[in-house]
Amino acid sequence: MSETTKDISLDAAAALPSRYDPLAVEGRWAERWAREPFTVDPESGREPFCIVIPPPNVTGNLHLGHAFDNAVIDTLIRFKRMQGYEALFQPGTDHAGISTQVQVERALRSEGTDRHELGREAFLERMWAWKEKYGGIILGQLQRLGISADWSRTRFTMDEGLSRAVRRQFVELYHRGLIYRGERIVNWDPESQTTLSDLEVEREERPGTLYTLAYPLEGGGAIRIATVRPETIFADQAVAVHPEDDRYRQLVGCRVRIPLTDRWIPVIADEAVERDFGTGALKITPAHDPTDFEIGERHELAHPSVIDLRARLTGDLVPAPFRGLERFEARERVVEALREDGAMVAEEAYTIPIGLSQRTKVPVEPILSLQWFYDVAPVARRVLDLLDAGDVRVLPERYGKVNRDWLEAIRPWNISRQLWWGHQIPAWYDEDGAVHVPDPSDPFTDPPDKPENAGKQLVQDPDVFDTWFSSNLWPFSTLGWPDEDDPFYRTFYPTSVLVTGYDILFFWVARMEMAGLELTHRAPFKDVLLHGLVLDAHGQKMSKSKGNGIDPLTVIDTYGADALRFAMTYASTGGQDIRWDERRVEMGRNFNNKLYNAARFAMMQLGEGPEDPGRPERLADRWIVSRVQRAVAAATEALEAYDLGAANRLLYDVVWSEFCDWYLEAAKPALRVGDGRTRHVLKSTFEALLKLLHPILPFVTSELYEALGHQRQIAVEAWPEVDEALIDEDAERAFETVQQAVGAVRALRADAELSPAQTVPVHVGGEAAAALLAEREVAGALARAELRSEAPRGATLVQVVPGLELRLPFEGLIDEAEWRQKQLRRLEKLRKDRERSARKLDNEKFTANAPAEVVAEERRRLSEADDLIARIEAAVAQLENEG
RNA sequence: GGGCGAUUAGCUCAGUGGAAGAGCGGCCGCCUUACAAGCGGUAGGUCGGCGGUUCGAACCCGUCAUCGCCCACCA
Repeated sequence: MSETTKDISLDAAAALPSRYDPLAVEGRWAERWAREPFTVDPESGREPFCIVIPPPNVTGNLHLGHAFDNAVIDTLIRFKRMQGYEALFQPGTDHAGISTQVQVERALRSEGTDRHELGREAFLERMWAWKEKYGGIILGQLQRLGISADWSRTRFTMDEGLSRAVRRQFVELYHRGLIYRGERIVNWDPESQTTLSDLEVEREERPGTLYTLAYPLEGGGAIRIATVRPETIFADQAVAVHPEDDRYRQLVGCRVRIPLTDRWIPVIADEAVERDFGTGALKITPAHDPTDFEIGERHELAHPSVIDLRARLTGDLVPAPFRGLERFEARERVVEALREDGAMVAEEAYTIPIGLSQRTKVPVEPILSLQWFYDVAPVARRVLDLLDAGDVRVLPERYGKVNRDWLEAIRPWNISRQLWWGHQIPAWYDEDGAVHVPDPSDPFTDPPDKPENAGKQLVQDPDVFDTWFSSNLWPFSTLGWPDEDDPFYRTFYPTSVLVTGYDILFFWVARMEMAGLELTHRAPFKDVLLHGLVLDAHGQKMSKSKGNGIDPLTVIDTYGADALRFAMTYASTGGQDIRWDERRVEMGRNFNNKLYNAARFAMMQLGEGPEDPGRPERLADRWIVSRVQRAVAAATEALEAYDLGAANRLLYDVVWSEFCDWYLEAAKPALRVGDGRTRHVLKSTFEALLKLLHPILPFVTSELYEALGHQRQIAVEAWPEVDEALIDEDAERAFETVQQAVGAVRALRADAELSPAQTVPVHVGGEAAAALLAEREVAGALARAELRSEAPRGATLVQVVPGLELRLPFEGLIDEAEWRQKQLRRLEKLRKDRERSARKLDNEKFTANAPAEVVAEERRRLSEADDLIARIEAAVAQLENEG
């Protein structure tokens, strides 16, 4: 111990309040970690370990999903840092296009203006001001969680460097032909006035009506079609039937008239038509349905639109009475008209699948529009190869399959959004409509600045990219890419493990896999660790609209951030969803309190005299040293396997049930007589446990470690290593006997209804008596008993454990019949156990097939049962003789 | 339509082939000088049902049931 150790005063420790106050200590450490962040050195030569934060939105408030991500990430980062890795927790925020813009637009509306009145430039100024304000808030909230990020490296998706990464991605993929502009059916959100990717559309089923309409045939008769959207008939271009459908075959090539109009359209044949559905005939509306659009392409149909961007019927094709009506209103009016016209043949209740905008919950309108698309299928195939090769490990494994299935069925990604907040698409159009995209060799020079374009009128595309078209670069754009010589990129990329909720597996994880492969030719991370969602107490998803969310900041204010981190890691098992249960947080708070009081006790004891680092001789000391070694091994293994739930439980148990419940009590006699070795064991084992707990509970462990006199903060101490020489099986066995005997005496005391304050005489008999009596001081203190070898006179109460009988002088204070009943019940159970063991051992197949240690264990059980049965029978017989 | 998860003590959940666990709650007793956010004792479960594999099943296989989630262009 070369480190300076402050003098610890007994009185000072004793004077501390008996309750731990997290609020009083956490603020100080959080500020320190914000002020002096855990910076990393890419040139240190130590093994790198890196996790990038799932960037929270700049407008968002901390929610439990963030708390989950960050508790898990920070636990891993702190663990690896203590293990000696150069551990980078890369922080930052996301501009979150739509949601941020929507918030600012809402603010503008309350001021009686809007973005169009403001103009693009002024609007973006407002956006940035907003970002500065609220982006800082979320970072401050993350700091309250105690995360050990390198705040000096905080990044934002619209930073200059990250914007260059986005441009590089676009330019490169455009020139490789993977990004293109085209007219396709896209998802239009009439509320937020932008297109959405397929992932941003939520599918839902709603009760509706399936209408059957009769389209009059040229030359008499009619063909019936089924539709759920009668308001779109004005944009119909054909009626399609299956080519092998005998009912309609002869009609292919004929013309039908669209009801309510004078327009005639052809009957065509296409394989995409399902013969079994509805009437087997389908109206084709290429501009308002993706399937119809594809069919229309195959048959070279026109694709006029009759619905505008506000979702109102529009255009000359729409009969005047319906023009300008909102789509659902229009549906009702068209239905009425069709009924009057006689074209309505049937109406039946029908559940219709609709797509809702994830953000506004408004039904999405499929519209035909000129947009930018990214053909992700080719790179998706290569990602699949990578996954097959095991280059990326997805945990829990079941999500690996989900990841794969999505990639296999992937479709072009619409990446343009009709927003202003985001990365404006670096494509320019000249007067002839030709597209100008920067040169791949010089991606950062805008086409208008190039000499060959002098004199041309180039106008930049007003749209911006989908937010995920920048967050997909996050693991490398934050590390300096596209500068491939950036030391951080060189050292920390690919990152070690990606931690996030499974709800953004497709949005973010899969897209990062693709972007990493496409642009850096590597997977951006080695492991993906997906955790579950935090549900409310009733198992419902938490959401703003339902108002069932729990505010993590309130939780922190009430219980402390360590308690919240405890609850999160405790519940972190196998990607399972977590039902919110405040009792888990209370558990964490109580555990912190336990640690705090153990430290208070330790400090009082350590103030009593010097430590002696000599080899421990006392049984309790040898025992706890051995148990802590096992905890080091188990905790390390659990953390290395990302099993934070297991690590948490394990450490909770060893601290509370072994260190506090048994060791601290067992050490008291030695401490009372001033044993320096015990003092040393007390300090060293407690500090080892604090280190093991630090990744999960950074605040309380930092505080207590400092209070124990250390100048260096525990976060940068070395992770404990297992010393096999300190594992002491003899001590573990011997102490277990002490534990059993103490338990038996306590049971005797409870049976006899004796006050716990009263020390009672207990006689010890049996083969193990001598071994127990050797520990009479410790066992006696734990049991509040005076252990004696000589038999007491008069009647006694007896409890037995393997190898031992413990007798308490019995003065008829208890209900004898009840006691006898209890013994008989225990006997009955033991006899059953005995019989089961015996039966097993008689079974030759068992002894032949089961592993030797299992058979040996069964033999041990048999003899133990025999032993206990004999002792209890004797005790009962004795009581009868005495009675 | 396809896929996945859950079902273990009153509640919330661990436990993936060798005799069922935790926290909270219950019951009995304690302010026993580290801790009442605590201490000691104690009750409580045929691990959703049925079949199968195995010397041995909460755990593996099949099937059914209930709840939940994800994906999906039959209008």
